[in-house]
Amino acid sequence: MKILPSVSIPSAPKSKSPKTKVLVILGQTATGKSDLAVAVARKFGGEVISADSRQVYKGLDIGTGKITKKEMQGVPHYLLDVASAKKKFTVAEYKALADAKIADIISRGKLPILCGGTGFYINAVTSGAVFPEVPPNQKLRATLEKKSAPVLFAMLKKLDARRANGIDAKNKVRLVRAIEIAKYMGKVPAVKYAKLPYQFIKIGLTLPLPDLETKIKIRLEKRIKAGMLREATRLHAAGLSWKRMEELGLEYRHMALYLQKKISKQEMIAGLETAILQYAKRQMTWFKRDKKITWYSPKDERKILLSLAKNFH
RNA sequence: GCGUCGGUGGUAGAGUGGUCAAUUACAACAGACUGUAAAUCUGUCGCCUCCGGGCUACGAAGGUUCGAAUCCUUCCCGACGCA
Repeated sequence: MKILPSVSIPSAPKSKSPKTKVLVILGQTATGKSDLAVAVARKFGGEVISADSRQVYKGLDIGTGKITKKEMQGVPHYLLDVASAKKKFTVAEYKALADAKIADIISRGKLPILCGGTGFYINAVTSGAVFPEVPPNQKLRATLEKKSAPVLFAMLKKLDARRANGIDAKNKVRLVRAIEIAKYMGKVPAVKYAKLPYQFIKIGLTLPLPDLETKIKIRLEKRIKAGMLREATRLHAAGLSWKRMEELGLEYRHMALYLQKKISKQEMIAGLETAILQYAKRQMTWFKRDKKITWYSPKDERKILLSLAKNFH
C-alpha cells in the first residue's frame, strides 16, 4: 500500500470554523477496527486513541486483543495500559484523558483517530458531556451491594430525587454508583454538555452475524494458542483476584472460571463463543441509535480510505 | 430375554389427576443505557388472535376419568442392573 504524505490538520482546537475534524472508528468486536485505524493513520498522518474499556488496563493483552508494537507500524497509540486492572477505571477518567490527548494530537498538527468498541466511552467524548470525577468507594459499595434494588432505590430517592427519577430502579449497579456519587458530592449533578470544539466523523465496522461468528471462533482459538490462559494465570499470580477477573467480563471472566475449575475447558470455549457474539450484538444495539455513523464492511477498506480522503485531503 | 428407572417446549431440567402452554436456568429475539459499560438491567420467547380468547401440545397408540404431562395397557426409544 502506498503511503501518502501525511496531511497536517490546520486548525487548533480553539479556532472557530471550520471545525477541526476528529475521526472515530467504532464497531463490533472482531471486525478489524485496529487494522483500519492503522491504515488510516498512515495515510492521513493520524494518531490513534483507543476507546476500549478493557484495553486501558495493563497486562490485559492477549485476552483483549490489544494491538502489538509491531502491528502499530509506527503509528502512535494512546490510552492503552493507563490503569491497573486491580482498580476500577471509570468513564470520567477516560473522558479526561481522551480529551487531553485529542487536544495534544491536534496541537501537533496530526489527525486524532478515536478507535474502539466501547460505545459508552466514545459517547462520553463525542457528546461533550462533562462530569467531575468521583472515585469508586469500595467500602461503600460492599455494603450497598448487599441490599436489594428496591432498598437502594429508596435510599437514592432520599439522597437525590432528581437522579432517582430517571434511573432504572431494578439495576443495582446503576443505583450503587448513583448513591456513591450522591454521597460524595451531596447530589448527583446533572450532566452538563460543553460545546464541541471538534467535528467528529464516525465510521462503523460491522459484519453479518454468521461471518462474525466464524471470525470470533477463529480469533478465540488464536488467542488461546497465543497463551491467553498463561496470561490470566500470571495476572492472578500478580495479585488480580478471581472475583475481579470475573468482573472484567468475556475472556477474563471465562478464564477465571476455568482456572478455578468451576467450568471445563470445553465449557469455557463454548461459553465464550456465545458470550462474545452476544457482546457484539449488544454493541450494535448501542451504536444503532447514532444515525451519524456511516457503516462499512471490513472488506471496504479501500472505499473507506477514498471517502475519507475527501475529508482529510 | 427378564428387571429397574426414565422419555416434558431449541437445550438442561421441574411438575406426578384440575389453579399447566406447563416453575426455573440457558440459548434465541428485541430493547435500555448520559458517572463500574467486555459491566449491568428490561421485555418477548408453541401457533393464531379483532388481545376477549381460540387451537395444537409433555415418546406413540389406545383406555380409565366430568377432567390426564400426571393413573392403566401395549408398543417404540434410552440408561443402568441381572442374564
